[in-house]
Amino acid sequence: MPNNFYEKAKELIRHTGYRVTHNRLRTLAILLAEQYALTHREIEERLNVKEHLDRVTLYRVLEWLSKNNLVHKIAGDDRVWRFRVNMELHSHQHAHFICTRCTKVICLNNFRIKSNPSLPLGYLFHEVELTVKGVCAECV
Amino acid sequence: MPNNFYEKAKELIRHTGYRVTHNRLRTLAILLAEQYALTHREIEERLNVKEHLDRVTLYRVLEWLSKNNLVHKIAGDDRVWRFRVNMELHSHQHAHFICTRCTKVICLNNFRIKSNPSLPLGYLFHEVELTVKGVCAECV
DNA sequence: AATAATATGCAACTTAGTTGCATTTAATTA
DNA sequence: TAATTAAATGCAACTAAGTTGCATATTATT
Repeated sequence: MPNNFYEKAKELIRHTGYRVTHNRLRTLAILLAEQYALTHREIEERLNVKEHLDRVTLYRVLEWLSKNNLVHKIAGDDRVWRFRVNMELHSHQHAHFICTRCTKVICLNNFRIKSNPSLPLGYLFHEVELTVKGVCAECV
Repeated sequence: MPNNFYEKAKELIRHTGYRVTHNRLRTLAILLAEQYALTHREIEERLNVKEHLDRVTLYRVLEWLSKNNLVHKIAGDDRVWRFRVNMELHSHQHAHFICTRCTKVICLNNFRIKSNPSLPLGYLFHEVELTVKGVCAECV
């Protein structure tokens, strides 16, 4: 497994100051290698079967990566979380594209979202999330 | 149960040309009475316990209402569908607000979303969904 | 090498939503 | 108004994502 992404993952996780575990490394390496957001299931499929990783542990690893701002979670219409690595350029105020055929999710980084929308009286703004639905190039 | 909302529901469902059933009427009446989007669970709680409605039937009723454009579905971060009645003024190109404390969803009708965003080559645009996250007035 | 806190694996559980099928009901026709 | 029939309903069983508790293993520190 050790490859460029694994080394990059090591750097990123070490930088958090918390424990550098093999499961965190290989999970993050898989996400670093992908251009789009992956589900728990898709990550499991990409894991080396020889080194077993428990379902529950993977959930906890993803939760940990998310809490430590190394990845972000995207809620899809299929009630499944998708995970995408956070790039430097990749602010939290960005848009997602969901393909309604294959349910794949990609991030639209070139998208501008004006924040601080006008909400009803007494409401507190936190963040805005924009999802574009359509059909991706492979599914057209 | 028969009330203003029930009569309004009757009018709307009759207008579709399909079968006018008691379960469709009372489900739609509940949604017509609410200012925000309800989950399957919340609708169940509002149903008259004396006239039992099966869980599965409610799922199918909601699906039917949605397909016939009487309500629309909103995907939340808690993997739960929420349903909101479609008003005339209430186009599909509108924004939703999700309270991160109580997970309540309201529709922001005064929100303008410019459609037809620029997507990667070969991608087909369908619709855009904007979700604002924050804390509602009751939870502040 | 001993330690202490944290991560992991396993089993069992929860919750939203779905499927198949027999029965009932709304709307149509005789 | 009764007979018909296609669609709606209820029930049981199922699926799939994600969670909890607890014993065991591992990381990083002393």
